[in-house]
Amino acid sequence: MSKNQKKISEKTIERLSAYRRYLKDLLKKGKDRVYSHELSQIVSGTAAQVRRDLMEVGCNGCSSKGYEISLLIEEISKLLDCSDKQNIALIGVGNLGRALLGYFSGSRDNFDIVAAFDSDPGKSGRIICGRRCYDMEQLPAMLGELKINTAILAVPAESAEKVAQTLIESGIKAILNFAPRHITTGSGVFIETLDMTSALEKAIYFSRKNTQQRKST
Amino acid sequence: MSKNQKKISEKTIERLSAYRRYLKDLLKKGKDRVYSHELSQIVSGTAAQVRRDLMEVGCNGCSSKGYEISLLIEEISKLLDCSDKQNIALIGVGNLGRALLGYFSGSRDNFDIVAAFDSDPGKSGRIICGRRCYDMEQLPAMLGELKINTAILAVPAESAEKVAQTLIESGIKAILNFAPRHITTGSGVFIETLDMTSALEKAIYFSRKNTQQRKST
DNA sequence: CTAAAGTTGTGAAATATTGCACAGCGTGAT
DNA sequence: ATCACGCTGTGCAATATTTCACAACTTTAG
Ligand SMILES: NC(=O)c1ccc[n+]([C@@H]2O[C@H](COP(=O)([O-])OP(=O)(O)OC[C@H]3O[C@@H](n4cnc5c(N)ncnc54)[C@H](O)[C@@H]3O)[C@@H](O)[C@H]2O)c1
Ligand SMILES: NC(=O)c1ccc[n+]([C@@H]2O[C@H](COP(=O)([O-])OP(=O)(O)OC[C@H]3O[C@@H](n4cnc5c(N)ncnc54)[C@H](O)[C@@H]3O)[C@@H](O)[C@H]2O)c1
Repeated sequence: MSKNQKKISEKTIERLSAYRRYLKDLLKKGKDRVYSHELSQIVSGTAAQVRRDLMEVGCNGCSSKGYEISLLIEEISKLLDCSDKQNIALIGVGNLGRALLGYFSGSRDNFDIVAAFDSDPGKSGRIICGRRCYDMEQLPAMLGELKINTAILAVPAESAEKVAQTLIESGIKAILNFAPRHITTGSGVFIETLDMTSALEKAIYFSRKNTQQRKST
Repeated sequence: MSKNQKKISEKTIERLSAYRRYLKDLLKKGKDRVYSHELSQIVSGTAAQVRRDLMEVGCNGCSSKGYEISLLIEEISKLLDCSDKQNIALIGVGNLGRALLGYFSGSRDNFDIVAAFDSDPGKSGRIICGRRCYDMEQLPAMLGELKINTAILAVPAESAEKVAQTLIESGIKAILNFAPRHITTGSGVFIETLDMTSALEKAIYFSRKNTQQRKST
C-alpha cells in the first residue's frame, strides 16, 4: 500500500513537470487530445520516452486518439502534487532572490512562496514582492508554523552550507540551491543545486564543438 | 590533430567547471595539492568519478600526493576555455536578466557579458548594470561585431522560440535558455535549458519521498 | 632496505537511461 | 464486416554513466 510504485527517476519527474506545463498551455488553446510524439518535442526526446514516462503515472493513452489532455494533467498532478498547496520558503532576498520571489509568488496553484528570510536587517521586517521577509532568527519557528518543507536557497556561496544546515535542522525536506556550492547532508534531505555558472561554461564550451543538439530540462 | 579527444560528456564538462571553481578557492586559501576524494565531495560523486573526469584533461595526478592544484586549474582551463575571453550576449533584461547581468558581468576572466538586448524601448539605449542595452534590431550586427557566439536567453516564454531563431540565424553557436520552453533547432547549435520550475517541482516531489541525497550540478 | 599506508589510473562490472521495434488495439474508410 | 493505418504499451537492445576493484607507484616509518 505504502509502496504502490517503486521508484520514479529524477529525470522522469522533471519531464513530467514540463509535460504538464505544456499540456496546460494546450488545454488553454482548446486542444483536448495529444500524441506522444507531440509531447516528445518539448523535451527533445523520443515518443517512446514520453510514453514510458507516462506509464509511470498510470497509462491513460488510447490507441489512435492519443492521450486526453485534461485527464493527463490530472494524473500527473496526482503524482507530482500534494493534496494541499505546498508552502515554500525563500532564503536570501538579493538580486536573484527577488527575481524568484516575483516569479513564483502567487502564480501557481500547487505551491507558493509564503515567506522570505534574510539576515540583512534592512530587508527583514519589510514586505518584498508581496511577501513578508523575516529575520533569520525566526526561521525555525516559521517553518514549523507554516508547515514549510521545501526551501529555495539564494544566499551567497559562503553562507550556503551554514544556512542549509540550519534549514535541515529545522526540519526542511528539500532544498533548491542556487549558490555555487555543493550541500552535503547525511540525512534524507533532497538537495537540488542549479549551478548557472557551470551551465554557462558548458554552453560556452559546446559553442566551439559542433555537437548536435541535445539535452532538455 | 583536429580530433585529439573523441568526446567529453556534458556531465563531465559541468563537473570540471565545478572542480575548477572549487580549486580556485582552495588555491586562494593556500592549499597547493588536492586528492580526488576531496574533490568528489563537491559534486557528491565518488573519488573514482573525479579521477575519471580528470583523465579527460590529461592525468596530472601523482600517487600519494594527489593533484597539484595550480596545474589542474591550468589544464582544466586549457580544455574549457578558449584562447581569448568569450563575449556573451544577454537577451531580455527583465527581473531575471538584470540579476544575471549583475552577477556575471565583469567578474570572470574567461567570459563576460558584453551586450544586452531588449525589445522594450524603455530599456534599450540605456546602460544597465554597467552594460549597454541595445535594441533587438541591432542584434545581428552586434553579434558579429563583438564576435559573440554564446547567448543567455531570459525573455518571456512566448518570445523564446522566436528570439532563439533570430539568434541562430545571426550565427550564435550556443544558448543558455531560462525560458520554460524547449528550443528546437535543426542546426548544430547547442541549447541548454535551465528550467527552474521543473527543478522546484522536482524538489517539492522529493520532499515527500525520503530519498537519500543525490545529484549534483 | 622493507613494509605499511594511501593514492592514482583504469579495465571491467554494474546501473541508469534511452531508443528500437513490434504486437495489439481503436478508428475510419470501403 | 473487413482492412489499412496510426498510435500506444512494452520487452529488449543499445548507450551512457557510475562504481568497483586492483595493480602500480610514492611516501613515510621502522
Ligand atoms: N544573481 C544571479 O543572477 C545569480 C546567478 C547564479 C548564481 N547566483 C547565486 O545565487 C546566490 C544569490 O545571488 P544574488 O545575486 O542574489 O546575491 P545577493 O548578494 O544579491 O543576495 C544575497 C542575499 O542573501 C542575504 N544573506 C547573506 N547571508 C545570509 C545568511 N547567512 N542568511 C540569510 N541571508 C543571507 C543577503 O542579505 C542578500 O540579501 C549566490 O550564491 C549566487 O552565487 C546568483
Ligand atoms: N524571474 C525569475 O526568477 C524566473 C524564474 C524562472 C524562469 N524565468 C523565466 O525567465 C524569463 C525571464 O523572466 P523575467 O522574470 O526576467 O521576465 P520579465 O518580464 O521581467 O523580463 C522579460 C524581459 O524580456 C523582454 N522581452 C520581451 N519580449 C522580448 C523579445 N521578443 N525580444 C527581446 N526582449 C524581449 C521584456 O522587455 C523584459 O525586459 C521568462 O521566460 C521566465 O519564465 C524567470
